[in-house]
Amino acid sequence: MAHSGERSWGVYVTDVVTLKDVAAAAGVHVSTASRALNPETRSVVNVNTAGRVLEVAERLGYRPHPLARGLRTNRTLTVGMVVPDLMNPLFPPIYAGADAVLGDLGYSVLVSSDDDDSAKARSVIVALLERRVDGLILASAHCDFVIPTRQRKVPTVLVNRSSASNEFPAIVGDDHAGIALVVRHLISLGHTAIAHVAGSQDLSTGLARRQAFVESMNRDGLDANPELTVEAGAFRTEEGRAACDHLLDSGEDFTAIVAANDLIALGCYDALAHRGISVPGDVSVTGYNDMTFVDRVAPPLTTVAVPYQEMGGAAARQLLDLLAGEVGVGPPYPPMRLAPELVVRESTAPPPAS
Amino acid sequence: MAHSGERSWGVYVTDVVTLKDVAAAAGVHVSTASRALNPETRSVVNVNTAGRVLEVAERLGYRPHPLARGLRTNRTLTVGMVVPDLMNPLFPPIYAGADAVLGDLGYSVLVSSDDDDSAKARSVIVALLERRVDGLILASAHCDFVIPTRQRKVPTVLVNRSSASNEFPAIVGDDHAGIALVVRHLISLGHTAIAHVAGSQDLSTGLARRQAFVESMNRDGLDANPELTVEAGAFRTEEGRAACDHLLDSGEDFTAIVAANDLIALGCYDALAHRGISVPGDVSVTGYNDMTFVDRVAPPLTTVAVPYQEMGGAAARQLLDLLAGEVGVGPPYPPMRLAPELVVRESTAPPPAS
DNA sequence: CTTGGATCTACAATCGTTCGCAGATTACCA
DNA sequence: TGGTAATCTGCGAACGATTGTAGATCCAAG
Repeated sequence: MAHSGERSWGVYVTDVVTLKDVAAAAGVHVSTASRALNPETRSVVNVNTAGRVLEVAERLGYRPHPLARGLRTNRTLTVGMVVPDLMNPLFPPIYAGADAVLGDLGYSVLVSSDDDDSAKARSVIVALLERRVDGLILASAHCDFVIPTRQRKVPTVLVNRSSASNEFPAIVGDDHAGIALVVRHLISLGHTAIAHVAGSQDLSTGLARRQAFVESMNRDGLDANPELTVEAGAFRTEEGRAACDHLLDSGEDFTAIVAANDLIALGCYDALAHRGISVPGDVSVTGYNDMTFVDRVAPPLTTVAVPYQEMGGAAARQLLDLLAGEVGVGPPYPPMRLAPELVVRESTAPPPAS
Repeated sequence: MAHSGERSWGVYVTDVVTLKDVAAAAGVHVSTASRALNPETRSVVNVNTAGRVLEVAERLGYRPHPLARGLRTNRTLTVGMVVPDLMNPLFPPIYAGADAVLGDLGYSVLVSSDDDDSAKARSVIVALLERRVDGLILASAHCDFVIPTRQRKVPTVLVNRSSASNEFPAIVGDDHAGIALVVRHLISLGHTAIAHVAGSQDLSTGLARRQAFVESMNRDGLDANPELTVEAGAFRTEEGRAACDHLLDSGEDFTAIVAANDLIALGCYDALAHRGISVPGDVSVTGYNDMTFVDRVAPPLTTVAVPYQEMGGAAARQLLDLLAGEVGVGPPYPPMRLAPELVVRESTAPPPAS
């Protein structure tokens, strides 16, 4: 059934070449062909026959049927990835990083967005599990409730977030280090009254960055005035603007704002501009993430670049370890923190002389 | 093997519930259970037994094994999607649009980037085909050579690009309409000397927008001066800047630039700013695509919003038609063009009085 | 010449479905 | 009551691979 193929790409590409065809063409039983093709078991078959099978398989352009193989071995060579929203420019790099390292080993990555909705998170995870993914990479915040239940034996790693219990390996950006970078940068410019517009405290990053902020301030001898920290409901521009408005309404004095991410920083831009306060003339503003184009807003934003692609790659490697059955270490897994980088642009300057 | 499961999520989730388990619990043969579960064949089984099987399946939390099913039916409920670069903010919306409509029908979408490299394009397509995807959605330009060869019977649709031969259904933005919108906008502002910084002419969008530009100019009674059209090597900021420099060096007079996309427009910003030419005071600039944040650059960019998400959705629906075996129409397929929208911001203004 | 152990290969079961076919049951009508 | 059609269900063979086990072959030693 699988001969007389069209000649293309330098090999005989036929309709569908099955193992049976290879075995027949090589004059051996299909089980022998199977063993010859599998590097693990190749040693058990005569070196000549193995060579013959290999050569025939190559010539016929044999490719194992992933479904048949998976059905038997109970592995799909597929991993699932859940992100809050693929349209958020944060996540494509994470995906790309993971896909690069997994793709090399023959794995495919199935991405799903949960739209920041835990019901949807539940359903996409279930869908992935039903597809029998070999592992899971979760970049979404809304997986806490859903994981422990169905999560029996499917290797899972977290990326860009961690779980309180350290139940799963997690790859995160080092928010402490990143916030410390901007705080120190501002201090070195001469700022002392520094405000923080925090992100949602329900998210591990929002929480971590806030803690990092007060610790950095304290460590450097400046008391973090609690009045100077406000919380934006979400990591978005509008919420950042609202929070910054709150801050301004409070009447507290400050000369710099550390925003929990770039979008919130842009929201601060809006709030400040609306009151005629100049950036960085009157107050300096910093962001976090170094999103695309924040180098082109007015003024270009001083921010912290996070190695998202590397994070994705590291998460993938971590998952591969789990898949390989590296039972060496079990939970708890201390999160792996990747170092961010300060990117100084024009939204920060020395405080006004006053 | 599949009883005594942990109670969770309101149903008995057991290790793995197989059809055999359901059949046994319902007291019928597995083939009967299969037929009862399949809406297509349900009519052939007694309504009582069918109900019983359904109920038992629900109670046990039975989910068909996709690999087993696929092996038998030769369908994976998976479609492959190839994009040039997922990190380009253009493509996530396309993916999201497609995933939304395909996901509802139980399909999963496997994305791959080809990094604008046709060798890589070839390999990712082969990889997808080896995974036995049921269909292909190609948003990448580098698939022309590779498609006809291996492309035997796998339904394929193009999105955001078309092929000269119209061999495949294609969903594209209506570049003619979009360019006409900006040209007309500029003309209505009083511009007559309008330049075009085209994108790569190897890409269908680059070509189409250039043609659209000259046609729009002609239609509106302005001759498109060939000297006022330059080509950027790629759809990127640096190339846009270089091309704009060329234009400025040529000594030709113009008061407005229609850029082939937003990145090229930003490159024009750079080139103009470097020579002290103000936007929009001296020359107006328009982009294309309405990428994230171009509303926040200085000055906010007048551009054309393309409904990428809808394009992804339309491509998916088109693919579903193909999969359903709608043999009604064969090739050639005239491309389906989705209407874009003009977004007027602050990079366009009447020409200087001079 | 027999026996024991290597070394290699073939047989067949299995993974969880789907589906053609045949057999069983019931119903209906002459 | 017997025959035929209609309706339902069970049997078993696929789909394409992996893998435990048994048998074949060969060589060397007793």
